[in-house]
Amino acid sequence: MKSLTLFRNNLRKNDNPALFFSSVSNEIIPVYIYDDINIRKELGGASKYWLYHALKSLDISLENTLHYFKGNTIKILERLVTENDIKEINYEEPFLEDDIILHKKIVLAMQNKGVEVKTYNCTVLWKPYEILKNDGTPYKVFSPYYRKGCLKLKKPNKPLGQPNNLNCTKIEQTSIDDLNLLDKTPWHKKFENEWDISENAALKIFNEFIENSIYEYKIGRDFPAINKNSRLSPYIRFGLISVNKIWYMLENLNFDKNVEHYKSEIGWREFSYYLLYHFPFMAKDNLQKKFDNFNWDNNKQNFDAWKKGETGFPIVDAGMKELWQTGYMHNRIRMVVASFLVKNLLIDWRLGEAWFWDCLFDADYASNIAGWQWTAGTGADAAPYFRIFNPILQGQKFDSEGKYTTKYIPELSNIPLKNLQEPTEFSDKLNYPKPIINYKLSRDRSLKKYEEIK
DNA sequence: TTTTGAGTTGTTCGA
DNA sequence: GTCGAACAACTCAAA
Repeated sequence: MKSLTLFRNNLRKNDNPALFFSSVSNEIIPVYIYDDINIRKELGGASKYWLYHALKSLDISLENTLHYFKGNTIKILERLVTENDIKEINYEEPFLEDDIILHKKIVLAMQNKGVEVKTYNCTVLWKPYEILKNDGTPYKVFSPYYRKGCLKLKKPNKPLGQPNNLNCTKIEQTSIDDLNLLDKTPWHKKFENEWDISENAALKIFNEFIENSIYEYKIGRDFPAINKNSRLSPYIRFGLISVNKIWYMLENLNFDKNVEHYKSEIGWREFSYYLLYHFPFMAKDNLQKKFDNFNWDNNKQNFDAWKKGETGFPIVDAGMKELWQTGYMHNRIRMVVASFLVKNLLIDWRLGEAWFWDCLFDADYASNIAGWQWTAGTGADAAPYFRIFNPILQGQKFDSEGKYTTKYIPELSNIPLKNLQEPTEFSDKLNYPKPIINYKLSRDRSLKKYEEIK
């Protein structure tokens, strides 16, 4: 029998339930469809670059049998199953709104063709609809969700390993270039030595993290100049490694607060998918409705300065330059730049979300939205409104030697350490912008505005 | 139904 | 320089 395995956000061979359980079929036709019709928003530029390389890598591990199509998933599947006598489609279970809507259309269309559609959870440790409070409603606070909801409910599925007797077939010639994932201007050249985009690389990075860094993770994760984070997020985003694989590799380690902390960060990703599943409107609107009346400033000049890393606040600018140069930003610094945009500049979290979406390799539909709403105080389990990061203090505290700051802003290399986070106070003849706002005034303005909403 | 305790990541001020 | 309190009340979760 012929079956079609549809790859979407889990671009791997190892521990891929959709592929694993397809492999009992005689013949598998592996397909990736870049659907630019059944989506709410297009992938960002960085994501497309990552996707391009992830697909190429997957194609190689499937012995060059992966098919690439661009367009409407329904139309493409209808043609493929008809022309090739395919009886079964296997793919990942959808948990995000757009994917669920598409899934329903696929099932309907395939029913009409007499094709069975089977889905498998490839994406999360706990399915969002399985975790509910005793009263049957979803959690809105992370800690009880994670501790009482997830951890107490059941163990996540064990990873499946490599599929057996994989018999993939090429039925037509297609080219990845037809997906138009790479821009013509070679702006992405700068990433080529920065990231090794493959399933093997993901596993290697995670192994090295376990070997070298995990027992210093809980504290070390806050310091951008030292390499104590796993930097696995873009691999997880595109499913080059499964969260189940990660989870069970960690389970094999001795119980340790650092290991538990890393697991809880996986838990935060789960929580983001959970929130978007139960409250899909939060993709566009504030989870807390009272913020719908919030009057954002949205000053274009300020927003542009933030994007370019020209705010005059070194730790913010270093972060924004890291993002632009590497397609990644350290977690601590993400909070600093996001707090700065939303609270000090009073710019709508949706604008920040959109910029991250475009620039981050790990731009994840759920995590990005949930994270920005958390920072803005509009989301679940929100930060208290008076929690405003002071970029000068944060820089001094978490980049006390200035290594991170000067890595991305070399113009500041000769500034004495104690002046590094306020360089224009030290000298006004620098090749570096003056602060676009007065920190203290912007803080007071923000507190006032948030007080009106509370 | 009512009550109780708790809630990712901070900053500032004044003693 | 260090330390604790204030910042704010509300919503959520569970007994």
